[in-house]
Amino acid sequence: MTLTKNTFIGEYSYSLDNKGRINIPAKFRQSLSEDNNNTFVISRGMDPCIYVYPLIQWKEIEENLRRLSSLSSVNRTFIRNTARYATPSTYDKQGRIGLSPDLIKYSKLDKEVQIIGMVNKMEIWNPLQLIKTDKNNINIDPQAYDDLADKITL
Amino acid sequence: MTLTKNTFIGEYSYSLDNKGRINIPAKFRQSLSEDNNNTFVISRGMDPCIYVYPLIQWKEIEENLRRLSSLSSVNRTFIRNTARYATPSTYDKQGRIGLSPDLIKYSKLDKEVQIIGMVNKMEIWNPLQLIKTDKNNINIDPQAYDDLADKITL
DNA sequence: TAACATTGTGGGTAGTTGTGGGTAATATTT
DNA sequence: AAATATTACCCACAACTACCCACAATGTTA
Repeated sequence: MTLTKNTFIGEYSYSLDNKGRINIPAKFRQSLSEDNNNTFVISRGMDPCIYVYPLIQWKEIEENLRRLSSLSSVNRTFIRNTARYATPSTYDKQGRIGLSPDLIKYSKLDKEVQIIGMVNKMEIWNPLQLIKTDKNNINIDPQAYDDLADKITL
Repeated sequence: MTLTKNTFIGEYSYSLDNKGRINIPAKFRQSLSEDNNNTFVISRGMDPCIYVYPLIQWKEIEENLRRLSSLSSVNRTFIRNTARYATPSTYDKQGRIGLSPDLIKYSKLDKEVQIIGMVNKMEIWNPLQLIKTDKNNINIDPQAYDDLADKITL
């Protein structure tokens, strides 16, 4: 059963091969709408992980960046930091995408890899980094969490 | 896979040869639409780097400059500084463009060179200058940066 | 339960890409 | 006009990447 298009939930374990390739879960591939041309845009995450956007999702981000005037130095910095680590990547006939050495280094990926559905995108993690990040987040500000609870119904 | 035409993202390392030539990333060349005639307009950046616009994109900038009244001295200065350093440059069969000694000096380029996709244009940097600029930008107004981040969902 | 399809993983091969340098055409200076 | 510098065009090659085939494990269907 396919849910809403271009939407990803769930967690999967895969392995990074020695050519730097990683499989995209079949369910996630099936969720992609046709106009994505089997293509994702991969980039550095805010956490030590890799973000994987469906192409059309990324295009929206791009449109917003395009509207920012380069006369402002804040804008230039924002565009640079957002665009510079992003690369389009089409998956091969086996359903894999290639990760650049830079991204692998940034997210400290080893052979074992975890892919997490994040609704509008997915995240690729080294499981050990994920545990570490989870631990840090236990000490999150409870007030901030409550504020969120007001905005969303679970 | 080709993304939106005349759009550039990602970061690449290249080397400036002793003839002052530099390679344009293959992905960026493929992104160029036909009506650009394999031509870019290169100019001084706002930061200590070189801007490289697709010809089509530059023509839009020219149109905008044309609309600015020369009655205002701010406008005159802006138009002068934008126009005076710009040169069209077609890439050769190997995909390289030549940089003028003036531009190389302005951006303090050495052999090692970094090219960054900035959505509607690209930037050519000396990696050391880029690091320096990044460091300065840490002191950027965080409020302004957050305001931006609010407008764009990453 | 047997036949078949799908999925995740490994690896070989051919074409592409980045880089260096030679040679000819053009421009600039003397 | 000759000498020199500058630019454009071409060839060569190593490194890398995209594409293809293979296969084992798992899931699905008859």
